[in-house]
Amino acid sequence: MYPEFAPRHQKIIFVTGSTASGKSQWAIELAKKYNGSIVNIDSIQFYEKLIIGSAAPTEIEKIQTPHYLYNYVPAPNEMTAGEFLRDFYKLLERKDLQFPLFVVGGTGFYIQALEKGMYNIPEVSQELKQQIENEITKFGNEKAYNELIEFDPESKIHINDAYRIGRALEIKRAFGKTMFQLKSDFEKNNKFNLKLPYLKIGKLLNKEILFKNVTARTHKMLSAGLIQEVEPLLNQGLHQWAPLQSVGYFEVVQYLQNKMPKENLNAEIIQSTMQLIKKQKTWFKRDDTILWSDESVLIEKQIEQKIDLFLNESKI
RNA sequence: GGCCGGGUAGCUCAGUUGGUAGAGCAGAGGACUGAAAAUCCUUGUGUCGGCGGUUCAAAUCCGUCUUCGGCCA
Repeated sequence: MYPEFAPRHQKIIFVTGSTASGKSQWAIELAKKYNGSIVNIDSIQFYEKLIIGSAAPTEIEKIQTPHYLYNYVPAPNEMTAGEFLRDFYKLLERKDLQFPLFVVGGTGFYIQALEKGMYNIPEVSQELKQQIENEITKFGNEKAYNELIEFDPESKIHINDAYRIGRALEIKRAFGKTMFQLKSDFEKNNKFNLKLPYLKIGKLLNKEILFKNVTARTHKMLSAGLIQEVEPLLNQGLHQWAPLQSVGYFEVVQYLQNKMPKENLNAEIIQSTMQLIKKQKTWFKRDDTILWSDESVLIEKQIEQKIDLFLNESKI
C-alpha cells in the first residue's frame, strides 16, 4: 500500500493556502500548463453531496482537467487522514494517471499526513471507540483524563480536550502504548513518508482581500442553494455527521434547526470562515518549506519558474 | 408634558444588604498524528451616560441633566 519507491517522473506539487485564497484556480492553471492532474486534499471536498458549501470544483473544471478524490465519500461515512492516505496510494496505482499531480487543499493536517506519514497502527475498532466516547460523555472528562495521566504522566493533552483524551485512551487500550511511544517508534523508523519527489507552493493573501473574497463567496454559496444542499441531509438524520459540523454547513444546520435566524446566516458564515483562515495560517507557520505567493503576479511567475526547474530535474 | 423601565469591555448582558467591576460572544495569539472546515489552550483598565451631593468608601443611595424604549396624556 505504501510504495517504497516510485518512478522518477512521478512528481507532486502541493498547492495549499487558506480558504478563499484562489489556490484551486491557480492549481487548475498549473495542471493545464503542465498537462497534469488535480488531486484533492481538502477534508470536506472528499464528501459526496457537499458541493456548494465546500467550494468543490465545478463539472466544467472537472471535464477540462482530470480531478481525483473529489466528492466521493458517501454519508454517513467519515473521512480520516489515514483513510485519505490509503485512497491516495490506491490512486497512484492507476495506469492512466497523468503526472505531475497537483495536490490541492488547505487542510494542513492531511498534507502533513501525506508528506510525513502517520503513526503506524491499525485502525481501532468501532466498538472500542464508541465505548470510550460513551464513557467520557457519561462520567466526564476527569475520569478519562485520570486514566490517561496515570498511564502516561508526560501527556500534554489538556483535560478539556475530550477528543484527544479519547484518542489517547483508544491507543492505550488497543495497543498499550502512549502517544509519545508511537511518536518515537515512528521517528526511529518512518517508512511512510512520501517517497515521490514533491514541491509545496501556496497562496497567502492579506486579511482585507480574504475578507472580501469570503464575503462574495458566502453570498454566492447561499444564492447557489447551500440551504437546499443541507436540507435533505438533515432529513436523513445526518445532523451528527462530522462534515456537517464544518464551516458553513454548521451554520446552515443551526438555521434549519431554528437555532439561528436566517438574517444572521450570512454574517455567521463569514465570521466562521475568517476564523478558519486564521487557524489555517497558524498551522502553515510551522512549515517553512512552502513557497508562498500572494496576489502579485510577479511572485507567482517566480514560483512557476521553480516549478519548471523542479519538473525538469531528474535527480536520483 | 406625566409615569415606568433601561444607558456597565467592540456586541449581548451579570453585578448579592454601598468596599472603585465580571461572564458569553467577537478580536488577538497559540497547540495539533486517524472528526482537523474538527477539538483544545492563553488573553478582559472599561470617563460603570454627564454633573453635583450623601458617605471613610458609590456602578450600587439622593438630586439633576441627557439619551433610548414602553405606556398615559
